[in-house]
Amino acid sequence: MKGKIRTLLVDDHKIIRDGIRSILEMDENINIVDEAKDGTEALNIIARHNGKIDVVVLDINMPGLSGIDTTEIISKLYPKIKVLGLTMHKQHAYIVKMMEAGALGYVLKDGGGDQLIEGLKTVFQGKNYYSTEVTNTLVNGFVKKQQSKNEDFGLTKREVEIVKYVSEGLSNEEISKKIELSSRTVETHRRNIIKKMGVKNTAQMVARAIKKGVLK
Amino acid sequence: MKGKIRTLLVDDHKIIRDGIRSILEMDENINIVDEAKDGTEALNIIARHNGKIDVVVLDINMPGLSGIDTTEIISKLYPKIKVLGLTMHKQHAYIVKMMEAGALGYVLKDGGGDQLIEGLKTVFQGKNYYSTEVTNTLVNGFVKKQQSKNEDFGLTKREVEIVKYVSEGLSNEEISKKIELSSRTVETHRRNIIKKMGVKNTAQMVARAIKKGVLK
DNA sequence: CAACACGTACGTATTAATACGTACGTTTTT
DNA sequence: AAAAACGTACGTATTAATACGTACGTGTTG
Repeated sequence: MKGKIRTLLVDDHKIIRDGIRSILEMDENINIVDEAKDGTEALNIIARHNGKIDVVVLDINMPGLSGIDTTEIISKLYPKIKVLGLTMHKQHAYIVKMMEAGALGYVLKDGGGDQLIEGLKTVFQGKNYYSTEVTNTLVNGFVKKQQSKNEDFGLTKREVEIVKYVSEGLSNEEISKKIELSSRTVETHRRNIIKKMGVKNTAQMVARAIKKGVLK
Repeated sequence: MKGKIRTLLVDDHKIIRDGIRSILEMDENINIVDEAKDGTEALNIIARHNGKIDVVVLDINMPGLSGIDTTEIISKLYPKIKVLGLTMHKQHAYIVKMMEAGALGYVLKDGGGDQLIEGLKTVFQGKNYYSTEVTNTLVNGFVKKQQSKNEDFGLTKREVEIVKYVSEGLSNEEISKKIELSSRTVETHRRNIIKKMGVKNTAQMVARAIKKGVLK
């Protein structure tokens, strides 16, 4: 590692900034170049440093420009700067939004100092870092979603195939040509599928099939 | 911790079982009570122990009864037994299936001994454990999926409303009654939506709307 | 003020989907 | 061997969707 990791601290509470600073300064490879109390100030400071900052440790819940918006702006204006999200809450929605906005990592405030340091170093290398609590939340949410799916209504292979084509916008006629069948057969399949799934028509059939994970 | 963690090792390769054993036995809190070379044998051994096993460390890729099926059976027959998945591959599909089957944790074989021990202890406490490589795969996949969504095709509020009703299986006529409109207007909306989204018909419209996250 | 998007709505004609019954050979299950 | 599920297919009639053009009041934006 050549030189220290130039770090910018952003949080609206001074006490928290002080806490983070004291944790990060224990590591000799980390250099906190500045602090900001909100997103706007952070952007100004980054500009003042000509973008020569490696990592921004950023609180999500801030007054004014939100952490998510700030992250989005930073990652667009300065793609080289890595953002490490920091929060008290491990809500699913927040995490996903931060990731979408361009943050590389996400650490909980009550996660301990070592997680913070590890996270900072990891994102500095351009890799993703999610603290354990965060990943558990995410993965559990993900698995739950998956579980709520996987209701295949006892559709046969052929029937799933038909649903797939229907969802791609093909008519019975077009499907029949594609898989060399009578369009009447495709029609029968469609009817049977609708019956099996207990839906009213094709539109609902497609909707439910996708939501329940019948289609990949 | 009262007594050692009674552990059962399941893997079809003896060499790997030996390797895992040597790693786990370094920890004084872990006691490997038995080994099995496949799912069937594992179930027999568990029965012979009257279910008095704390954690089963289970390879996913096994001949005969698969790791996923074995996990499912174990977690149904012996809900108290915790399963820690073990694999060489970090494919998304495998991980999700293991979670669905009831595994509490998931560790990669090339993840190092400390991960294995940490994972075992964590699932023993009834908590989830996913090794870093695994979570990165999962979370990245998840974030990507989220990102691939959020294309709203510039649909208006009214149009999104129509799509929602259509996906619920309502006809133009039914929608028109529901929101007090002429069915001809609903029809026009439907036509405009299809045009805006660049799809061929209602079925594809619904499919794409759901996949792209237009509907919640 | 003109242009544009939005939501509303109709006319006319064509195409596609739906409803319901029926049928039959093949494979799978009991 | 009998029963059930699967995939195949047709007849007939009705309902819904699609295509394409047109129109008009309201609000917004250039």
